[in-house]
Order: sequence, then structure tokens, then C-alpha cells
Amino acid sequence: MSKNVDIKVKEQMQLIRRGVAEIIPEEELQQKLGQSIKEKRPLRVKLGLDPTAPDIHLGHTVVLNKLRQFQDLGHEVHLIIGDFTGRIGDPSGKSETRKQLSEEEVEANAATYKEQIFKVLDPEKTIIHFNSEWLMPLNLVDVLNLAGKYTVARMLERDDFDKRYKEGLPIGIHEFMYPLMQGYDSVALKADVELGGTDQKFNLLVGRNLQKEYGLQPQLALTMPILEGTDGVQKMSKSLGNYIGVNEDAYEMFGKTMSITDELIIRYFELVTRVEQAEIDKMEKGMQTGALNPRDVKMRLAREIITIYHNEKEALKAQERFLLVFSQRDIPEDIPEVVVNEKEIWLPKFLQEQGMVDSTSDGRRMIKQGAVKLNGEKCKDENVVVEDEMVIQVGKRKFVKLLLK
RNA sequence: GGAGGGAUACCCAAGCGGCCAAAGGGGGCAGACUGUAAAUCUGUUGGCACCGCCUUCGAAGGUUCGAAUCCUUCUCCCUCCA
Repeated sequence: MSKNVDIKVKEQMQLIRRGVAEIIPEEELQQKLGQSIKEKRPLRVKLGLDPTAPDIHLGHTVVLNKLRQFQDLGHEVHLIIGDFTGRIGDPSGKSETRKQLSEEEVEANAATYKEQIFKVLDPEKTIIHFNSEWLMPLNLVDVLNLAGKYTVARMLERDDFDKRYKEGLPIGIHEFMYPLMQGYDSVALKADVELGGTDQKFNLLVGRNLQKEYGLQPQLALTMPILEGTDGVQKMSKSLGNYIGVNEDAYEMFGKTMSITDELIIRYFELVTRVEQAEIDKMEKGMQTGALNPRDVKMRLAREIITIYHNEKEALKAQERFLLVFSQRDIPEDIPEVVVNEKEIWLPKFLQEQGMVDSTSDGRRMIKQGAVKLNGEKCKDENVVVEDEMVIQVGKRKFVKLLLK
């Protein structure tokens, strides 16, 4: 019997370990898993969400995918929408106390979250909470009590605080409250495991410590690497514009995936797809020896991603279009059509009106640089006589077809 | 409460009376190349029917033939002392 349990624990551990940055402490996860199997009690796995940024991109899915794995292994996922903690915002130095979101806004954001998150997670095994539920009722005595469980010295262990403190940069007192409140979430929830990016390590450990303080079984912290964005250097984020959103259309996803640097291919496979590890290893070797073309591997990656958020058919369609436009430099079939009245048009203005360039100045620049093509022929003139069904192209990926009226 | 430093284009950051639509870097865009919207190299990066004009250097005034640069007031940020 117990041998059986051991095997199951080993299997689960192996799956869970994939791609993770750290499990603190790892032995404890084994124990918890064993306990869970024996008692047939699913583990309570927690993830906190910031209610102000409901646009999910692949960076967020790194953690979501891991949660999904837990679900597939029979565990329970508890999402916490930080409608209360969102007022402070995770300390970043610049953050000020934010305005509290209205109930409607929170609801609306939560709805958007659900819609996107359930593309990865299993709704049957997901429980959603709002942390205002237990944080709002706390009075000042409770808060002082909570604050009393931690010391300034321990707070300053956090990289971000430590750095700012040493550099003489300001740290708001309220910023100290953020990790405490997030930790209190774990207390309220009796979480067994909390997930987060590596940047969350400190907060996750605060939760663990607080649980001990409150006489609970401490959660363990599981951190996932932070995914680099399409620029290959900085972390994926909406504000940096280097993201691939889960709601984007298939073609856009394909293109953006193809634009990541080759060095990142394997990492993406591991963190944002469900392709098996053995398969990934094979691809990695293949590219090293030159047996596989990184381009083809990257195309596979793009298809895998699209298949998760759309479907396989869309993935293949996107690939076809990509090959047509970029490899064969051909003009795709389905491009927007525009009706024009005049025979002669002034290109810079026209392109600007079509949103293909930012301004007429930009349009002139594009023409000068040879970025504008008419029916596939480079055009260096600003004034052109147009024909029916003429295709105007700016750069590699913006097309428009003219219909003469 | 006192002393000082700063605010420049998408971001970082030079400039400190004319040669400044403003160096340099990052990012973006484009071209070439290619096995890819990878990498690399090159160009470009306020607007305007544009060899000229208009608007931009925290805000408002002022000095000057001429101001991002000098003066005044204001707003915001930071540092040190108390």
C-alpha cells in the first residue's frame, strides 16, 4: 500500500518539477503529496492575481500551466483576486496607494480573468476568492497584530526593499503591508502550496511564516521562472509591448512567436506548451547538431501555442499565411479592401488615413526607404495613378486592396 | 523648518545664448541579407502637400535681434541637515 503511495508521489513530483525555478522546501512537497494521496484530500494550491491587469499573456500562463498540472494530478486551485491588496499594489518603488476599484470594476475584471484563465485551467477544479472578503473586516487591532508578526529587519530581506534602503530611496510604510496581506491570504485560505514567479519568492515565504505564526501547517513556495518577452531580454509585460496575449488572433500569435530569438525557443516550449520533456530534449539536440532548422522548430512552437488558445486548424492556417507572406513574399488572399473615388492619390495621406503609417511624414519616409509596394513593385513616387484591384503594401505585413469606384 | 540637486522627444540621457527639431544609447519602424517578424549589417525615428513653414526641452511670464539654454513666479520629484 505505502509502496504504491511512494510511486505515485514520485510520479507527481517528476511532473511538478518540470520548469520550476524553486520549490521551498522540496521535501515538504513530497510529504504533502503523500499525505494527500493517503487521505484522498487534494492539496489547496494558491495563486494571487492583481485585479488591475486583466489582460493575460503568455508570461502569466507559465504559472497557470503549472496550476493546470496540479489540477490534472487531482489537486484544487484557489485563485485569489486581490481586490483589496490591489489598492497598494505590489511594491515596486514607484507605486502609490491606488484608488480602490469599484465593485463593478472588480466584477468586470474578474469576468475577463475567468474567460481567459479557463483557456488554461479547469473550471471544475478552480475556486475563486476575493481577498477583500477577509481583509476588509480586519480592524486596526487585527492589523497591528498582523504587523507584529514581522520585523523591519526581516522585511528588509526582500531584495527590492533592501536595495532601495541601501540606496536611500523611499520606502512607504504601507508597502510593508503588502507582503503581510498577501501572506494573510494564505492564512485565511489554509493554502498548502502557493505559486508565483521568482519575483514573488519573498511574498510567498512571508505567507509560509505567517501561517506558522497563526498555528497552521505552513504552505510551501513554488516559484516559476519569469518568461522573457518577444524582445528576448526583458520580462514579458504589456507595458513593454513585448507580449503575446492569449486573446490575440492566430496569425498575430504566429508572427509574434516567430519573432522571438532562437535562443528562447526551448525555454518557451518548456514554459508555455504541454509538449513532453523528452520531445523537447530531442528538438534541442536537433538544433544543436544542425539536424533541425530553428525556424521549423519555432514554427512548431507557434502551432503548439495557437492550438492551446485557438485550435489546430487555426494554427495551420496561420502558418500557411506566414510562409506565404514571409518566405515567398507573396500577397495573401484575405486582405482588407478600400474603395477609392479618385484615379490619382497622394500616397502619404492615403496611407495615413488607412492607418498603415503614423503620419504623412512617416508615409514619406516609408516611400523614401522603399517600404511601399504597389502590386509588388517598389514605389518611390508620392503621387500615383491607381488601378482597380491594386494592392498597396507597406513593409512586410500591411496590405490593402483598392477598389476603384 | 533649513540647505542643495533635478524635471529634455516612447524610455534613459547629453546640451547650458545663435551652428538645436535638439548628441549618444535603448526601444520602434524600414531596407539588405537569410533558414524565420531569429541573428547580423544599414537607414530612419515631431508635424505639415515638406528644399519651406508650424509646434516641441515641467507650467506661466520676462530679458534679448535671437532662449532648451539667462531672470522671475509656480508645480512636481529627489538628497542632505534638523
